[in-house]
Amino acid sequence: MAHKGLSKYFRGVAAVPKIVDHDERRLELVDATWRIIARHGLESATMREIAMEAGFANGALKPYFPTKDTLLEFAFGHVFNRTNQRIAQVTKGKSGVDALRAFCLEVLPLDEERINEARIVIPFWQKAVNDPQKAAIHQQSMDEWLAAIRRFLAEARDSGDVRAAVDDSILAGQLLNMLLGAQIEAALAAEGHTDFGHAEQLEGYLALLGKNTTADGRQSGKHA
Amino acid sequence: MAHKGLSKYFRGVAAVPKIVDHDERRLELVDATWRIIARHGLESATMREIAMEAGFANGALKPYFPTKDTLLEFAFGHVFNRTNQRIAQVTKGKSGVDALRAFCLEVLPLDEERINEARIVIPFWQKAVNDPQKAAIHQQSMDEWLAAIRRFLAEARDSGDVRAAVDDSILAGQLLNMLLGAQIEAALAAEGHTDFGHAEQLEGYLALLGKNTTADGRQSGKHA
DNA sequence: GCTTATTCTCTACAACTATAGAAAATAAAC
DNA sequence: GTTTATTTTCTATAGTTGTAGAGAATAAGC
Repeated sequence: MAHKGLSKYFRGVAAVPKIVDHDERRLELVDATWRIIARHGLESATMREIAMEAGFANGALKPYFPTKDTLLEFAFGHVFNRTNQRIAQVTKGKSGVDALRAFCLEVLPLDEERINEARIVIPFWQKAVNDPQKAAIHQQSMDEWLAAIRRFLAEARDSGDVRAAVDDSILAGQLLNMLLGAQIEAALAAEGHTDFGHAEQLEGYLALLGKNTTADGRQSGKHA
Repeated sequence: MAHKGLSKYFRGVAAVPKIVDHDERRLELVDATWRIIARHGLESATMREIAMEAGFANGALKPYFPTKDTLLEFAFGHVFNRTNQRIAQVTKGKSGVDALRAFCLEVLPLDEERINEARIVIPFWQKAVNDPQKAAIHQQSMDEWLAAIRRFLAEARDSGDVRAAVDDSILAGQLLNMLLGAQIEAALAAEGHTDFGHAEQLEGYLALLGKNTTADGRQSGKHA
């Protein structure tokens, strides 16, 4: 990833060292890109707008991202990176239903920050529909998510928290699609709207997986 | 919606009658737009490309759609119209779980045609994220879908097919998000990939709503 | 054939885009 | 201050876009 990184060490004289950390600068530019897309949409994310948002003039992005597509792909990829990092944090030390709940609560667009991420991921999906390389970025994270969900489900079955007579792979697919659909609902809602009942939907789903409903309609938990 | 529709009747002499049905022509243009978007994405859907796909030259769309945005909004709205029409057909005469199943099977991207519709609706969502008028088109259909799902659920509870101890509004939200998420999975997959297990996910979900899981893990149906 | 309303083609244009690259500005080392 | 590598600005360019509108082509009624 290092760009022109070591040239100074190959010179005879001690030359002027690098001023800006290129990797860090790339992240700043990605951040500016996110802000533009979240605020005004992908069509407003022109090289000029992004440069201005980051505090630079038109051509300043060139040394860090050779083309716009490079920038966008890097920016989109970083949304997943960030989410995956947060997932690792909140699921650390947890297992079973606890881990599954933490995972979903982290992916769901429950606050302004993650609603903005939903507003970024939808333009990404739109690009990915006709760009296999971008679709692969999406697919890789989805495969990881599915594997994580299945692992949590298996643990939850061991502890008796999940007892549904449905295959775990099918349950994982259901849950993943629910999480993705929630992004759409949140991203399309009017600004300021932040509560979509997604947390309740999650609890309801977890209840479906673990609890029984008796013939007369009374609910019973795992110790019933 | 009629455009220049009645001018001939306001003349003294019997003038030349309309040659083309404007409403029908608009549908042809929408169809061409769909084909372009499904095949090469929203960015390729230029006025020139659309006109050519429909068999016309550049300026020929003008009399039928004054602007590109008019055309796109009409095209996107018609995806929902078509889906809603199909929904009405397949749910007619049904109720409860049967109607719910038919509804979902019609919305899910289970064949090439509906996968193409998923490839159209994602660009629409991307536009709707920053266009309240388009978002409203989406929201109206979603409100209708939610109402339909709740109605089917209520019927299914009456007949005993649904006995989950979770509020129907929450269940409806879960199911709707699953349906939307399925569109994303299907649209981003490589061409030719048509089986995503969505039908199995639906059956699994319906099973969660109705069947019990006893403490020792044995599954029991509604007559248990 | 002619007339007339309608439809379509084609050219034109102004705005905007990503990108390239020369020139200026900058900041460290001496 | 001077030098030098780096960074940034700024201008230029080639391409594409939506839109406008004049003119040609078309088709029906006479």
